[in-house]
Amino acid sequence: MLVATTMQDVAARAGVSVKTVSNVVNDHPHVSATTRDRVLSAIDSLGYRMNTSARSLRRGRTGMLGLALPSLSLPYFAELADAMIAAADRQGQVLLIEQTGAERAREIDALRSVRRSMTDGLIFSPLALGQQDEHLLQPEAPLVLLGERIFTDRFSHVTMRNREAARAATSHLIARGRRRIAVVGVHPDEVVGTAALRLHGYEDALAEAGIRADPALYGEAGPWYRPDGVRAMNRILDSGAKPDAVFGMNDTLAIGALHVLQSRGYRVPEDVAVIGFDGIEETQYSAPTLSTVHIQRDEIAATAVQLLQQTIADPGSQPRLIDVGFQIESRASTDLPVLAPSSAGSSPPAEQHI
Amino acid sequence: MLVATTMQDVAARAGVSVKTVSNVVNDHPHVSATTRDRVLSAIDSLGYRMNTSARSLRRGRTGMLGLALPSLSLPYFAELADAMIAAADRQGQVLLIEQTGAERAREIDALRSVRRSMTDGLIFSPLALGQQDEHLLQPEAPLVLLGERIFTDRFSHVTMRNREAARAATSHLIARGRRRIAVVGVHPDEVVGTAALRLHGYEDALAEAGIRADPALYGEAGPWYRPDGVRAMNRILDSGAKPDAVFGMNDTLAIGALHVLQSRGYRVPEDVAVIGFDGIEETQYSAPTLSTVHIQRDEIAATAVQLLQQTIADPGSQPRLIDVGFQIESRASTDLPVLAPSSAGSSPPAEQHI
DNA sequence: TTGTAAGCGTTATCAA
DNA sequence: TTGATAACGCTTACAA
Repeated sequence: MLVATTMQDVAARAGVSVKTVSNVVNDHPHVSATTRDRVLSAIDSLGYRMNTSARSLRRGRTGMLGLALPSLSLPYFAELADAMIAAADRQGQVLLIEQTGAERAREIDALRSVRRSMTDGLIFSPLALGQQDEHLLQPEAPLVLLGERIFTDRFSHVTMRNREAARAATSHLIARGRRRIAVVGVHPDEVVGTAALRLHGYEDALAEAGIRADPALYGEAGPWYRPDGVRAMNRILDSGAKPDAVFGMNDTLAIGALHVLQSRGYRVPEDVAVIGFDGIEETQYSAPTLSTVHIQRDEIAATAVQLLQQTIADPGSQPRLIDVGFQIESRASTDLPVLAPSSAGSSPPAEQHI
Repeated sequence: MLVATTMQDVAARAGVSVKTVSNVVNDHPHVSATTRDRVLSAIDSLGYRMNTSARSLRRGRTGMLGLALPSLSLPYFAELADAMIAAADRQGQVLLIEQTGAERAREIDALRSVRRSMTDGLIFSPLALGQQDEHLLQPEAPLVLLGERIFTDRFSHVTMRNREAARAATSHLIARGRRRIAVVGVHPDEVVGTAALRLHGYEDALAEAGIRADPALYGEAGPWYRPDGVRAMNRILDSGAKPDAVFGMNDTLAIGALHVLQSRGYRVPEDVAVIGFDGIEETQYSAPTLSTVHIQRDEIAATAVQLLQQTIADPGSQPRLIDVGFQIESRASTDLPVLAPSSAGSSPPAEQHI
């Protein structure tokens, strides 16, 4: 078949007009059963397939949603992308993934990339952009942000209670007798981002337990890949600090820290307990298995897709801020006797209007 | 900006025709510097953005390539997708990812999904389709297959020497004194797929060393996720077999097996050595770190994109079969004294014409 | 070197 | 309930 068959061909074959074919294909009402059958069998026998470029041009919609994330090589984002593709699919939408490498320039590019004209809207997970970049957020298409409301009230956000969750994770360690808790993934200059919030949650838990925060236990890490966890943990240990626990701001950092601890002869959890954040699958298979704060990725995905579709349908609608729930998964890396009952645990989903 | 600005608007602003604007936008030759500048500044001041639907409709090309893979939750495919997006990007193409779940029905769907009419061609990694499905492979668009040439000579393939690589991995264990080597990920009824080839390679190595294959050491696993490795390893151990090594047909299976072995009190590598296949990042951070057969994902990605673009440009061109190289990464999970020098190691890329 | 105009395949407006 | 026809925004012969 050298040249594609068009609605014209189908219409000719079925003895109807193109409009009727269009009506059938789009499930419009007011099509008699007989003509529908005739059209459908014509479509079948000709092997007709809709030309989506023509449809998109005419409709002014592509039927595609963009997802801009740091990298699919980060397990959390790979698993999130999986859920996001599925969620979009359930809504009859196609998801187009774009990687930013968590680099500021590429995150800015994502807002104006060629993919924007291929998609009806964007779900954006910025990591490098900060408060000072607010003015750059002038998307050409509807936008939903993933992660903290660090920029603006102008767009809908899907996020979680990072501060509470980090506090719960840290309390989980404190309840098991740990006092010298290192934290890995700190962004020193950040004020309102995910790293800052999780650090605040960590500090909340320490304060609540009357533990003084120790700067020697703060492990900085710009990106949050495994090697960054390795470097940060090594720096902490090299400085002579003697942590009895580690809170990784995400699971890959925690995996990196775990790797370093074991390489240097520490037993986990006996000498040093470790907890991560995100709940990627890898945490169920590491040795020891890794305790973590599990985030509902499916819920994030479904919510983000739904919010974006609302924004596309009604660009003037009120931006919304939706929190998804979390849950502490206690595994072998923190399997220690609990000294006192801990209240912190999980939270249900919640919405608050901006 | 309620209504999008078009080339018409730009042309009017610059005082030229749409053809000239088009010439500038598409970097056509024969455009004077002055008009180019006028057009560019008009584009700038109007904030003009190309309408890709209109371009695609007119050109008959979307500029998008499809990638159908089992799931982004499988680390190997997530890392491959990362490389593939980057490779397509370098060619000025946009990559559209589609998940099949490695289910036969969805793999068949992928060939005719709505995404096919959004893309100029498809890079397809089938896992569930077998020889008997050859006749279903009648794509509507150019196609490049990833993995073994299990179906047909009609399409270009990018693959690796699975049999040789599996033989090398198994020999790696044998060279370290292991004789009772379990293999995890077997597909019993498969004849020509990846699982069959890797099993053949395993058996080649055993035969070469004069070791008799033992069915009790064959661990079946349909999909190749971590839990499948857990189940297969448990079955082998429950049956009373006493392996002294495990060859995982991919890294996630090996991670699952490793997890079971450690949970059941085996020391790795002292009691049981483990080697995987793929070279995902996780293998560098597991405890112990996992030996594996590293596949050059970047090379697969670049090659597949290039082959697909050739096929799109010239649909009548000769299908090609390209092997990418592999390398045994020896890590802690097989860190044992080597009894005799082993020849098997790595292989350079190679091409053979079909 | 630049302009004119036709047409890509679909949907939408109106009329029949 | 169906049909004719005009867009949608771009590229590309062909003309100038």
